[in-house]
Amino acid sequence: MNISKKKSRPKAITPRGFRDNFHSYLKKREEVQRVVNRVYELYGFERLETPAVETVDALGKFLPDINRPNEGVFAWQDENDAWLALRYDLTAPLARAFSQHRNTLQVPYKRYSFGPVWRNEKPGPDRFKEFYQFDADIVGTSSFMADAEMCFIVFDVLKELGFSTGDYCTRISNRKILSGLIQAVKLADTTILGDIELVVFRAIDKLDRLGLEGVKNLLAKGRTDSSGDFTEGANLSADQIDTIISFLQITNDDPNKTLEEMKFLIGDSEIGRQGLSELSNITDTLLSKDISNLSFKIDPSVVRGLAYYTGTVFETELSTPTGSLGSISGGGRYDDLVSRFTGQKVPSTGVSIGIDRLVSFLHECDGNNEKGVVDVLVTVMDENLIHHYIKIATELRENGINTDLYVGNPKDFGKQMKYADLRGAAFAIVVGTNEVEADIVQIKDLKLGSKLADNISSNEEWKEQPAQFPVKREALTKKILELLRR
RNA sequence: GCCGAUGUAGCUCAGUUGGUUAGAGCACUAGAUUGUGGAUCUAGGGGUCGUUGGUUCGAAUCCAACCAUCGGUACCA
Repeated sequence: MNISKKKSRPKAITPRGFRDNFHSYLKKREEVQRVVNRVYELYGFERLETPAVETVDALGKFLPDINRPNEGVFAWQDENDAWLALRYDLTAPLARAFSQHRNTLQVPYKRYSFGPVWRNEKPGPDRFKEFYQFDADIVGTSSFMADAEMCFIVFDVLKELGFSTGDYCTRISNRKILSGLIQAVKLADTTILGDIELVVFRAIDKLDRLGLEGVKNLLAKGRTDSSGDFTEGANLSADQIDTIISFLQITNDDPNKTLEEMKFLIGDSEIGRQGLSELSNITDTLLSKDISNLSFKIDPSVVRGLAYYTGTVFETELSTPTGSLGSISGGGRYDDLVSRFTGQKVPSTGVSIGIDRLVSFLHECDGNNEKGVVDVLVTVMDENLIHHYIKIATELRENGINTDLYVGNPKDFGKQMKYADLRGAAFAIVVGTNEVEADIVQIKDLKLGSKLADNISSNEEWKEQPAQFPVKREALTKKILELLRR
């Protein structure tokens, strides 16, 4: 008989790739959300909310196989064995919702969405399995003005969040130009993505991380990384590699010069020329609008979602004095996504802002002067006076003052002060029998007291309580409101 | 998936060449100082020493496998 056998306790940990977010972070996120909402609505976008769950079919994933049921997504079968999954972005649900409700929606349909998305992938230092996206899309127009609007939106959002043009830059390109390049080096005649093109595009996409040498290796035989792992390359010829590499090196602050140089390398590829003219239109539009927060350049190394984008692609990077935050936003034109459902071409374009990094950064920035939720702590001096305390707390709350009534063990009064301090309360209310008899309450200014404490050395000075003063009981609320307004 | 590093209390870590009942600080709970700000004192809770197997009279310690975490890399709508 061994009753005291140890029970195993559950481990208190967040699952890998997930996070707990606390008060001040969430407040900051709400703030950012308000700003982005406002900008989207200024541009005439309306909100849409779709469920977290979609059918796997709608998301455009192949059925998970038995060995790897959740490749990339979180998927499961419902009671009828149909596959469902958590959404992995906000665009696929938009395509589905638009197709489903298209007879009641105005085209072009401008909508924005905010919410968490989930990806069942290995998390990294700044990558998680659950993160928030903030998307704006225009469904049903092929106008380059729609693409340009996406760029303007990002500029405006960043401006409203307090960043300046030196902090960010949007890199713009066009997928048709890449297709033209593929034709120019005679890799393929089709515009349909084959295996080699995919390898080439992936290699180009890694330019910023691996540098020209790394990309060159990936275009040739392959590349061995620092851990000794080998990645198979595209096995292109030296001529082909040279052309692609010189294409990638086209970087000019003058967008029109960049376009000139691209034109030269693309040659007479039909699709490439088309891409160039689209890119040129967007550039003209961006430059024509005389705005102060414009910061972009044409960059041939922008690739993004491989099976997704069909034309314009762009990506915005944010760098701050403390270092680069990386890409915080991206998007582009996807003309084929809706036609999966409707069978008709519905050209669309959109932008997605990943706000987690933005929020983390902004949260760290003002991490030092955080304000707690609690304005006032009502302390418990004497447990027999609890009805007094409740009355005070209720009165303060009715007047919109965030009030915490101490509900811990009240025996150690010093501990209540410590608690008030740690919660960030601005004031403590102290009422004992003396105060009740005199019909007063003591208000203690915790912020002032904390400041004074630096210059206090003796215990006697403490006892004088310079940061504390009495007011008449009925004047309490008015006084607190006045003090909080300072 | 591949490569590498690391696993002892909620957190940060000690733990000797293998040797009693595995420790400290912080945090937490209670008590004391009987009405005031990160204080002091006392007591307490909290550990399958990542897991399993092996060597041994004896394993947190030595060996093996596995698992997990972290980092890099691949994939990425």
